[in-house]
Amino acid sequence: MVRRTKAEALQTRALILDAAEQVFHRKGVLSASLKDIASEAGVTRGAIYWHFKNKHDVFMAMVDRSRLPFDNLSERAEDASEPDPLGRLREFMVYLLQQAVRDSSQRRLFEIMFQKCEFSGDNLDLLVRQREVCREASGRLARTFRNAMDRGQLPDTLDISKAVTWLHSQLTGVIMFWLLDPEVLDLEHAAADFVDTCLFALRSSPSLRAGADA
Amino acid sequence: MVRRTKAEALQTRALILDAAEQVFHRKGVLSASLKDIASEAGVTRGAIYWHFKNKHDVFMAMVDRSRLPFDNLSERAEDASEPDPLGRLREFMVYLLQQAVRDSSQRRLFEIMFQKCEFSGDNLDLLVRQREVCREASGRLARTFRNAMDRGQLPDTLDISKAVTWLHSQLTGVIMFWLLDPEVLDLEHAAADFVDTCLFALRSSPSLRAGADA
DNA sequence: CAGTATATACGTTCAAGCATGTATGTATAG
DNA sequence: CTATACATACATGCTTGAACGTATATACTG
Repeated sequence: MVRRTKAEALQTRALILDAAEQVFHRKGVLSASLKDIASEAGVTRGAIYWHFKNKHDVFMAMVDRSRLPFDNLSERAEDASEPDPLGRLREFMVYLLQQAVRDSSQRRLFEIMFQKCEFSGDNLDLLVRQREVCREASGRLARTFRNAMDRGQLPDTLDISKAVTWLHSQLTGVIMFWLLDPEVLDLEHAAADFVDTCLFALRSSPSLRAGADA
Repeated sequence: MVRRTKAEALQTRALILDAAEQVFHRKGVLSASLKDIASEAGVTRGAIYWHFKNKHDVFMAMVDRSRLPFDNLSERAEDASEPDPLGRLREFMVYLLQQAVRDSSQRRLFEIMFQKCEFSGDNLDLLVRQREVCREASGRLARTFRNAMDRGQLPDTLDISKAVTWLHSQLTGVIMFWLLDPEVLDLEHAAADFVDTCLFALRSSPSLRAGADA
């Protein structure tokens, strides 16, 4: 039982990442030891150290693997030729929230990032990356809003910067709220309503229009 | 330099908690050792073990000390005799957000809870407590909404449960968003606008009315 | 009020357990 | 035959919890 083929080695690597996801979720990223992950994966620490530099490297690989789906937002909603950008945005947001409920791996990822992870020491660069991912998503949101404004789906007096911040806060907020107490919110069914409330405010709220300070 | 008076002992205890706040914020709750906290406080681990059972006990005491200001919400807004419950609620929300910016200790607490803490193992009971605190706050919010509806400040068709979930998500969402990237959001100045947007949606959004499913 | 006893508020020391990283072994795929 | 894909063994450092020491505040006693 040594020296697997390249394909088997890749499988082992994936197995380790699967195990890491489970163990990180169960015990927390810092509390989890490589020994825990190894035995969960049915290998020894040696295997982990062969595929990864250290625990932080495992963690980063696990995060990278399942690209948080914020990226997909870009696909169509921000395309200038899309006739219904707001509709695509709505689709995406509902999908994102429902996916958090349906895809248990996705949900675990969210719980790890929000509840089972200390952003300090080695993990500080993850916080930096989260910030970058967040800014990119904000950029896509801004372009989507611009398209929607051009097509008359949003008021042309909308303060895009405010609107982006506001909508972004919404999404992270529900997810956090739901993760903290899943029983009080049936997110899968409430997703559409929630998103609609967000979009309604974007269209109608005077405080999201430009020029309303002090 | 031993056997201080009772007053001095209490002072030492507070010193340890201050130090813990700093160290937890800097290194993360799990990564911080009692030695770190001790040297930050200018005492030895012996002093900490005298006042507290272990690190988790220190952490809990630190959290308990600065009651997260969610509690204050109850004071006036949910009082049935208050003529302007929505106004009080607005005041409170703006205050909460601005306090997160102005009071550095409060901000550190938020950052510790949101970014520097693994809710696993010993800390799992903290998650449970957070859930309870959250539910209590939701109850207060619901009563406040009820009062506002009775006084005509909110539509009487408002789905209170949805509204509570929604508003609660808002608040946690902005705070998280701001903590992640403080530079892109001047929360202190944006607080009022943000809250107004929330309240506007409460008053006007059709998707927060009762009976809008499937 | 003086003297004594004792609990208090720490500082210091020590043993033990882990987790980590590395070094080394090893069997097989290529 | 050699590099690969692991398993095993080992050395190190750090943290914890508890034991132990100790000097003083405070309570008690006469």
